[in-house]
Amino acid sequence: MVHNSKTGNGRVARPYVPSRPTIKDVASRCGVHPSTVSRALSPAMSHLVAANVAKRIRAAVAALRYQPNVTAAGLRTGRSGLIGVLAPDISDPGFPPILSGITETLGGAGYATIVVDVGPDRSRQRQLVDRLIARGVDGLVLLTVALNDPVVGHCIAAAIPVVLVNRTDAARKLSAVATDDEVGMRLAVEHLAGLGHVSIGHIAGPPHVSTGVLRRAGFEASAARAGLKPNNIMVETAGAYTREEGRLAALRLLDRKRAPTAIVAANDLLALGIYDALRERGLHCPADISVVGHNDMPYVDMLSPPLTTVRIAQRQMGNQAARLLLDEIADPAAHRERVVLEPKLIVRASTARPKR
Amino acid sequence: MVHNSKTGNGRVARPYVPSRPTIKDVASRCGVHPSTVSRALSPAMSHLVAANVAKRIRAAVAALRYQPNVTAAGLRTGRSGLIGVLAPDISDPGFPPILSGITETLGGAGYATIVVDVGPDRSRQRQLVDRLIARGVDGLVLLTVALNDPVVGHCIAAAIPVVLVNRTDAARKLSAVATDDEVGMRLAVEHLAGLGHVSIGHIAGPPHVSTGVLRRAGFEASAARAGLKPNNIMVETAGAYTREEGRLAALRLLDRKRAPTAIVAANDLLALGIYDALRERGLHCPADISVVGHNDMPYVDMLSPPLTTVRIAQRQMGNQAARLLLDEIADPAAHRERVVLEPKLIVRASTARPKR
DNA sequence: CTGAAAGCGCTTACAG
DNA sequence: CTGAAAGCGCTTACAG
Repeated sequence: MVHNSKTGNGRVARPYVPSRPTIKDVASRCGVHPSTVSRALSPAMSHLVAANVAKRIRAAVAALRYQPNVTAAGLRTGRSGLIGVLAPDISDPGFPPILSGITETLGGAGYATIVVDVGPDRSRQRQLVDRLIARGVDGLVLLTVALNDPVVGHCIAAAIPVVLVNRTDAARKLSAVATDDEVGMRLAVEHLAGLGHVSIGHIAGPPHVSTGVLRRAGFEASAARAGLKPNNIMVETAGAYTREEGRLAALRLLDRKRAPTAIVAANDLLALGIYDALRERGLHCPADISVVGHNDMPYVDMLSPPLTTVRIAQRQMGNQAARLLLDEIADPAAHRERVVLEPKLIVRASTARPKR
Repeated sequence: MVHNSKTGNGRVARPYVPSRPTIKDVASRCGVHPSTVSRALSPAMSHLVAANVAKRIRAAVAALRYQPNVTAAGLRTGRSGLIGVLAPDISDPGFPPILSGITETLGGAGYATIVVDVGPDRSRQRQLVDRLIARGVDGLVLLTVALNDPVVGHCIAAAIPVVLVNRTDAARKLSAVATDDEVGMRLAVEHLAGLGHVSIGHIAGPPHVSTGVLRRAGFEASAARAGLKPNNIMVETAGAYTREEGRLAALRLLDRKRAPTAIVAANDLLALGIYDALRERGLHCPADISVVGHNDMPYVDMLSPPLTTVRIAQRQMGNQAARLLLDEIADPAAHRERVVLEPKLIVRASTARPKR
């Protein structure tokens, strides 16, 4: 390939590219020292440079379309302006609004966001965190943390600002933003109880993640408080937050001798699986069984029937996480903080009075 | 706040943090020069260092848990190992699988991905590209490009490797990966014609994006080829790929004197809007009107009725985009390439024979 | 208010 | 095969 031929000096020949102007170019154009340019361009230092000099510098910057090399500055200052976001599964429909909230707030503060998909193998998490640290990220947002996750200790040892989203670490050593899982489940259970259901099932999320145990606890407490008999409070645990696991768990619930008349899922994906299971058993929702989801992920209002679910403020969760992280970067010694967002019940058509 | 008190030297006091080891630490521990460590750790240069020395170095690296500072290396080599991804709307359900494909392939090659949400204001795009370039990204993946988008010329001027995803630039000056829009529409139209529909509407995407015009052209050509009379080929254009725009356009179609018996939407979000419009008019799908979507976004199989749609290989699109970009980075002088992926019709329950 | 110097942590010609 | 030096583009004490 002729385009790829090497030149005598051993480098790949390529079309001449005007390399980006540097601070030196700006300086020589203005007849000042590069450090003066640097000062003029730094909000914290610009008060040190004469107004007319600063003006000339700004003009040269504009003329040359100079943009500071963030990487070089970062090497010097030790700050990269990069934040790493670790997601358990980018394809999860709950992720985009959270990410959007994160990048919105972070972008506003001049930070860029590196997104990493951990994938199903959670053990890679630590390695990925290390890789991010090697890139010099100034902070981390983790959407992946399990209860008693070793990555927590790892981050603390690395002394890097971290905030957890939609997850909590058992030791509560890191800042976190989450929805109020207890309230969410209470809303769901009270709605169902109000409709007349006296026998309610729950499909719990995995026990190693905080939402799994917190929502389960919230469900059980609310059901008891609503006066359900212990025998009429049934829980099946899903191995993961997936539609298929939801289906399997729902089948287990439906096949019990005295199946519940309503099921509360720990999240909407699980609820989707309940719909699958119902169809499989020839059961109708809400005529035979009421279903409540959790999260209000996009388009569940389009399902058949439209899903009654607990809406959580995902974008806001992202915003708050970014805010917390920014605070921690600004003052690493500040207290860890937890932000708890209020969920809201969205009643649609998947819930109704029980038959009997 | 006592934790935030300043010390005499004017710097914020913070707990002692063992700073990351550098190449110097490794070198001095091994009694060699830093450059030797660098060589030992570089796949391209390691053949230059003696086996036993290399071994000692590797041991020291492991003992110190040394990780090269990617930023510093980047400053020297001019490569950051960072790729920027510009998305029109992170919350679009079509985005996650594409992003996932991109990060998967890029991550495998040692690159990290910076995700930027352009948001509704497309004019920011250029500025965001500049910001990414200032960060030294080695390449760009653009999911946002409009036909005749000035950002294309901008990227070419900046001589930065770019690949377009699911979009095409009018001048075709950049590499791109897209689905075969013409085939997709043909699949949809032939399916409907085969069912007996002789009057078919299309809700086209915005005319400033390639999929908008390509799919529309594909629709019109296929409809004509299927023998539909010109009067029975109806098109309404949506101002954006949103559910609401889909609803509005569908209403316009339904309110025509001779409304079609089937509608093909340029994407699934638009199809969701058709469902809304149908409900509003008291019409049933597929009894009164058949609907075909495009993209097969997550969970449209759960809609009521489950949506017949054209499935496009989104994750693969992301993989291929990353591959193309990697190729272009490796050889910037190589030809621009276009990858066209084959779509597939997924027949579900939103299509049926027409009533009459 | 400004210049000159040092240095962030690497990599890579240049010698030997 | 290895060391010493230079330099990537910045920022920031240090002088003046």
